[in-house]
Formats: sequence, structure tokens, C-alpha cells
Amino acid sequence: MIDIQILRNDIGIAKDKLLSRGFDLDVATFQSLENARKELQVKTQDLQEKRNSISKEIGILKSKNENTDLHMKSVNAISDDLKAGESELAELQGKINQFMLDIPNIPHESTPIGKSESDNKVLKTVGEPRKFTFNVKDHVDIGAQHGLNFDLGAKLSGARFVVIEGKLAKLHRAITQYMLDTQTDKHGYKECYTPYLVNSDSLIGTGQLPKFEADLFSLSHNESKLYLIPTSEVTLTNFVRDEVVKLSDLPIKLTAHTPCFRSEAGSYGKDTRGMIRQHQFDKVEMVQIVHPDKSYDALDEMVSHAEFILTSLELPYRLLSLCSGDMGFGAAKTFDLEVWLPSQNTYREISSVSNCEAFQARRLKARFKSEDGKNLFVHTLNGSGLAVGRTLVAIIENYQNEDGSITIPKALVSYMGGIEKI
RNA sequence: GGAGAGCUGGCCGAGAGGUCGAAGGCACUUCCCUGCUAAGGAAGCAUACGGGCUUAAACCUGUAUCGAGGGUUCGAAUCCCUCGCUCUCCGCCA
Repeated sequence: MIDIQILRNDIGIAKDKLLSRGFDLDVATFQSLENARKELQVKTQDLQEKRNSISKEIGILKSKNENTDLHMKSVNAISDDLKAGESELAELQGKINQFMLDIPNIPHESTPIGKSESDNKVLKTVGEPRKFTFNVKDHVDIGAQHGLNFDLGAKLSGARFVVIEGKLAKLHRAITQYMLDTQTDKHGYKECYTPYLVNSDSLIGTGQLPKFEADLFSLSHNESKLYLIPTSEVTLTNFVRDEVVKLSDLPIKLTAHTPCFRSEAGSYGKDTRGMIRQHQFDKVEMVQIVHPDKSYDALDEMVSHAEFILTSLELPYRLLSLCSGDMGFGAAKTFDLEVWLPSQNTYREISSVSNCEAFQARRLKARFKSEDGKNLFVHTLNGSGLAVGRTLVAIIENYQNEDGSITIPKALVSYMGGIEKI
């Protein structure tokens, strides 16, 4: 949620900035809601004050056993107006809240302006793509002989599901363990195990709801509805929902390995081959809850934490600054890491690291007590460190051999029980 | 699944329809005292959102908030209903 004060004070600037990410702010609607709210709130609060003070007098009179008929009369005279005002105001504030929840974050000034992914800015390219002396295969073809089984996934669940068997499943697990160990032991994140099902409050907090319900899987449970997490950013970031944390507790650095579930609504026909885009995939997520002054330092730090995995796995990649039009709903600034996929002869996203500034914190009511005792919103950041499935794909493809075997990256050999090739 | 108890400010805890945003304690902040890593004294100390004033802040003022939502009432932390969560006992269970 963006700061409503920005809309009250400087809606023109907000409109321009939001337009740069393709969101057309409905200024007229906001202003008419806001004007109505102002008038109604003043009127209603005025009536409430009247009622409260008369009621207080009634209490005093009654304690002295005096007559209260006159006071009762005057309070009754305003009661209809008051009730109507209160319910109208509640409705209006609900509308304003809905309006606010649907507005994406305002891009940071350093975010490149652009419409689509073609406007993203490549900041650097790291590592040389390997020169192959044979025809490269994609991970689907190589994986087939190693237990990467899309047919079985389809039989069990449907399209965009996969079963991984044998040594490849072990490799998948090894990747996960390596990432978690690195982010905890080396980079100082606290490892967490979190629910995979969350309530709607959590998803509103991080910005997936109410706008992106179609992207989520949900289950009904008794009367209530639970959602499968699309990323553990949701659970980890919601640790601080409705909390006022101590200044000394910042930064909070959390990591978790969880499956992620995405309906991939609207991506029909995209990446249908292979395990680039699945309904279920694993991810090691990094989340930081930080002091507002430190969030951009933290962002750079988190990018380096994700990069470390790629460099230590010796995978070629590049770093992009996403343009305004390509960023996620809650982000003010996002860096993407893209890994080289030889079969596609291109780089594909494997990590996304974002600073949401106070956008999520406002929804979450996640605050800290500042030095002068004020409750201020924290800044929240999240990033993949990394997506496990796509890392498996990258390893299969970049480490493939002519005979169809896959060399295990050095960093993972110990996690594979000493196996160097599968 | 059954039975019961509970949910009050950063924490503990009183309050059982009227002058309660809420006693008291702890923690915290400032000041005083004290020749010492302690003790004592004074004051302050919830949050959100409005309105006024203002360049802004400070300030003044109002409203709301005692798990959440609804209801009764002139008036609800207090009474009623629904829901959520926590704890205890029984049952079942990885």
C-alpha cells in the first residue's frame, strides 16, 4: 500500500510515477471518495462527540439521582443521523481501503523507466557460457534418462507437474541443502520452517491479494479458505505483521526452503516444455526486515547473496535492473538474476530480489520503535536464493556431457555423497 | 470430536453497565539525589485516523480501539450472539 498522504498531497506526481509502471491511477474516483470521506467524517465525529458528552452528563445526573429526560431527548434527536453517518462512513472507508489495496508500489527513482522486459537494463554479465563440442540437448531430453518424468507428473496431477526420481532427485535435494547452508552459515539468515498454507490476511499483507487471487491455488477448510503459498516471501515477511519490533532487532534476516505453488493463470503457451514454469516448484527464499535508511544497502547485499550461489556453482549469469513496467506489484526496485541456458541460447530468470520499501509494511502494520520512540514502518525485502527447480535445469544443461551424463558442480559434490557425475 | 477456562497497553495485571483510554507493578525516557556498575525521589510514557493552526514540526482538539465482527443501551472493557486464537482434561492420531 502506498502512503495515502501522497495521494492527498501530491496526486499528480503519484499518477505520473504509477503510469511509468503501466498503472493508470483513477484520480477523479479517489478525490471524490476522499472529499466525501472528509465531509462525512467531520460530521460524524461531531455527532459522536455530542453523544459522548451528553451520555457522560447522564451518568453524572443519575449518580445524583436527578432527572435526565431532557438529556435523553437531545441524545435521541441525533441518534438516527449518527447511525446513518457511522455506517455510511464505514462503507466509504472500506471503499477507500479497497482502492488503496489495488494500487501498486511507486518505483524508486533509480528504477529504469520502461514498458516491458525488453526495457530492462543489463548491469553486468558474469561467466563465459561454455563452448560445446557437440549438439547440446535441453534439460528435458537429458533429464529423461536420469528420472525427470513429466509424463508421471501429468498422470498424477496434470500439466506443469513433474516427478523427479533417483540421482536427479538427490541432486535436487543437494542443491536445496547447499543453498540453505550457504544463506544461513555464510550470509547470516535464520533458517525457518513455515506453513505452506496461509490465510488471506497474510496474502493481503504481502500484496498478492486482493488483486491477484487468480494466480493462487486455494483450498476450502470448514468455513474458511486457505491458500497455497506462491513463495515463502509470504510466510517469512508476515512474521512481522502487526508487530512493533525493537530497533535493536533490525535487520531481521530470514530464509526458508519451501515449495511454491502458482496457478500460472495467463501464462498459457509460455514455457510449456520442461520445468521452467511449473505449478509447484521449490525455492530457497531470503527475506530481510530492515530500517528504512538501510534498505538499499540490504538490497545490494541480497543480490550478492544470490549471486554467490551462481558463481560458486560456476553458472554463467547476468544481472538486470528491472524497468518500471516489468516489476512486481509491491516492488519499488527489483534486480533479476538470469542464468545461462545453452539449449535456449539465452539467459533465463533464476532469482528476483526486490525492495518493497514500506509498501508491504503498511499493509502488514509492521513497524519498529525508532530512537525517539516513534513507531515507524520497516522496509521489507525479498529475494530468491535461488529457485531450486531452475537451478537444477541450469546445472543439467550447463554441465551436460556428450554421453548424456551430468557432471556435478564441485560445490555440490559433498552434498551428493562424493558423487562427481551422474 | 467432547468438556471446561481464558484473551485488557511493550510485558504482568485490576476493573463486572456511567465522570475508564483504562488502577497497580515491571520495562522505558527525562530530571533530582547519591562518590561509584546498586538504591531512592519527581515527572512522562498506547496506537490509528481526522480536524484546526502551521512552510513544517511542535501544539490544540476530536473520534475510534480492552482478541475480531455484530447486537442491546442515552452510555459497553463490563451484558448478549457469532467467529478466531490460547490453555487444561478426555478421545483419536503421524
